[in-house]
Amino acid sequence: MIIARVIVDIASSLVDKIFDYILPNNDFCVGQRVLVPFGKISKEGYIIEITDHSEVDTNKLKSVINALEPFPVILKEQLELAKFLKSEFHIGLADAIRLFLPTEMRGSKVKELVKVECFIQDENSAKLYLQSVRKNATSVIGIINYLLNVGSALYSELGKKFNNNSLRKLIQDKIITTKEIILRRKPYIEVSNLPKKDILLTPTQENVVNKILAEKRVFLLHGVTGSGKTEVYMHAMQKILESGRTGIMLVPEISLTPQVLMNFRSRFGERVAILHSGLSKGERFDEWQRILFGEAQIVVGARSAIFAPLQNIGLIVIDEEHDSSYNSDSNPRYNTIEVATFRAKISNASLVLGSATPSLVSYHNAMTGKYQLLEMKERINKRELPPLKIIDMGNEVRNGNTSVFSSALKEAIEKTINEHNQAMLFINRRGYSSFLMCKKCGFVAKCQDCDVSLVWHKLENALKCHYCGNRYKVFTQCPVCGNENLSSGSVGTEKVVLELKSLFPNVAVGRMDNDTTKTKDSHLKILSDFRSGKTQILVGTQMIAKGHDFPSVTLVGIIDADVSLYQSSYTACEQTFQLITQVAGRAGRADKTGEIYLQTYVPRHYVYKLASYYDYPAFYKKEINLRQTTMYPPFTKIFRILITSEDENLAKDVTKVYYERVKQLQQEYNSEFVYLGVMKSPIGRIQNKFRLQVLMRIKLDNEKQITNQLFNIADNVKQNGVTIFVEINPQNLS
DNA sequence: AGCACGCCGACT
DNA sequence: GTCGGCGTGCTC
Repeated sequence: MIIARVIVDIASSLVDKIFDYILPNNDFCVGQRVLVPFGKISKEGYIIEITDHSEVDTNKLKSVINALEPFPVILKEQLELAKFLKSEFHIGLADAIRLFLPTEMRGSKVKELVKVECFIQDENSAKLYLQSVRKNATSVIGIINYLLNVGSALYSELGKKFNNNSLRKLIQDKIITTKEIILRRKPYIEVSNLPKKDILLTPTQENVVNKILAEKRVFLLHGVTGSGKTEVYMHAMQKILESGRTGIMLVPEISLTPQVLMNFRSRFGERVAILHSGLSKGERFDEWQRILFGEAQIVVGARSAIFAPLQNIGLIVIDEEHDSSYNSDSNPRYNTIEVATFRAKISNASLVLGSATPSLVSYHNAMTGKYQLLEMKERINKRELPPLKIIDMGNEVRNGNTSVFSSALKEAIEKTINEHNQAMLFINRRGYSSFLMCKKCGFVAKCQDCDVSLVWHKLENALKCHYCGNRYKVFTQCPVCGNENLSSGSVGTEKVVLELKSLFPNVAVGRMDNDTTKTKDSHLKILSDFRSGKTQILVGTQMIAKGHDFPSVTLVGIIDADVSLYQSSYTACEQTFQLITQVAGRAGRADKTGEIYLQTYVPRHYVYKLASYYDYPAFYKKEINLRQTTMYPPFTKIFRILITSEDENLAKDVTKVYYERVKQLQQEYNSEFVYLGVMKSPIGRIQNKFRLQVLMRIKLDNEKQITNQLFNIADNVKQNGVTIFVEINPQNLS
């Protein structure tokens, strides 16, 4: 008897087992998608193994109903990846497999774009036919002549161009035959006439490429902004292709701009497949198929492209490896660098992590020899990095300046405008101000479903909750005491724009934040307006910091650098350093020099000082010492068990049970626990769900066992009405 | 995820 | 007496 071991596609840890089925014949293979009876219903499943025996009583076994495709949709390598995801991140096998397949693949409604192609069956009979028809049968004559000329055409196009009835008649008369073909949707600009640039590498770049190709291991490429990392990636990929292998290149979602895609398309043409959230479902499905069938050998995409069905991988690149988007912080949670490291290992491939400001963990791995460090210290245009000026906003206030701009920044903006250059102003907070408060009684508007204050959006005339999206009416007098004297909180993007408009009424200002980029192509519009000079100043959040290259930008202003510094995460300093370096990198990219103004109330903070010298190694040294003495990652692993429920008491009960179980665990591994505590989450309620947490830090010696235990406890104590999230080294504690 | 089994309250 | 509430447990 042939037995298939099947993962049934049901996302629930209770069903996350492997089920055995009898195969009706030999036409099945591992990785194939099949329909199986499951309880009273039938479900999709994936064959992960074919054997001749089963642990289960044979007469309890049911039969596989049928295959959904004649070919496997999951590679053997991906099955290994699924097991890795299960053991490392506690992701169910079915959930893991869902990461590998485009959503169109599930629910058995696969849509290929099928078109009918028409061509002349026999030239001679076609010519005879031509002579037999009436002179005024223009569309019949047209169709035949057209096809005689070009060979073939799509039914739909011929019908449109000439006449549907004539076409149908010609097919009936067997002059024209038809064939169904599968078309691949192409999510990018046609490349036939794109310039094929062949850029010569500098000696430094060449050296780095050679090192990457010489050895199969993990590399950390630390290159300053503008040092030409992208060229290094592309050359290395080219070489990998030439050696007959394939490659994956990951970039943060936000930097997958048309320019980046065009670069890759012009270099690699049809051999590159692109995966990102901007694709339509059909496009994504087709790109996925091109990868699976080996039609594309290079995959460029955001985080989840690491799961692409690519075979024979020789190189994986993760660009901007420090970027937080590589950490999936909603289910399924995984760490892309860890996944990539595993995938590179099982494919015998190299992994290159590239960044101008590597994450502390990666740099630490390079320092301890786990990764090989590669450095590019010079910018391609040989320009020095632009000078960064730290401005003490406390001083401004003492001098009576309560505007969002210091006098120095205001002058710099004025100068930039007069010289017809461009400026980017960065503020990591959207809306007009962070809250609205009554000056008399101290009343602050709060969301009714979340324990947070509401952000005032002046342009929309609303108070908005940034956690659940609720909107409220703005009040002009305090709803509690009736006082009309209200004060606003810290500055947001809207306020910066409004102040600019009142200071410089004739200057066109663009704003880019979550509120202005809701619609599909609004990102591109805002960026292209700025690129073309239609807007002269661009105000924005985080999203203007990444990757964009605007040659005319000579001024960068960081309006309130402290926002990032004071977030409640152990990575706050690291993130601030990275952010400043990145934002600063936007100035003076081409032949113009730039300058950066950083406004802060703590001008002497070491992060600002070291960032102003662009001294990453010094920052690393300082920060890693701090992490070691305070016992934070990479010297420990942080666990946050977040327990949420609409029922506060239920959440409390479950949290208590979890905490007690961890305490038992702590007895067992006493020396491993650096910290263990239970508390309310910093934001105690979001969307009317109460949030409690168990926080702990553990040393790394037995982390594997402890991790498993923590996952097990979560499985054991969970019950209806409560959700338990296990987060490892969370970046964001809210 | 579904669906059945099973043990307690208000109805023809 | 039974219809139905949804808590618990199983599906190869």
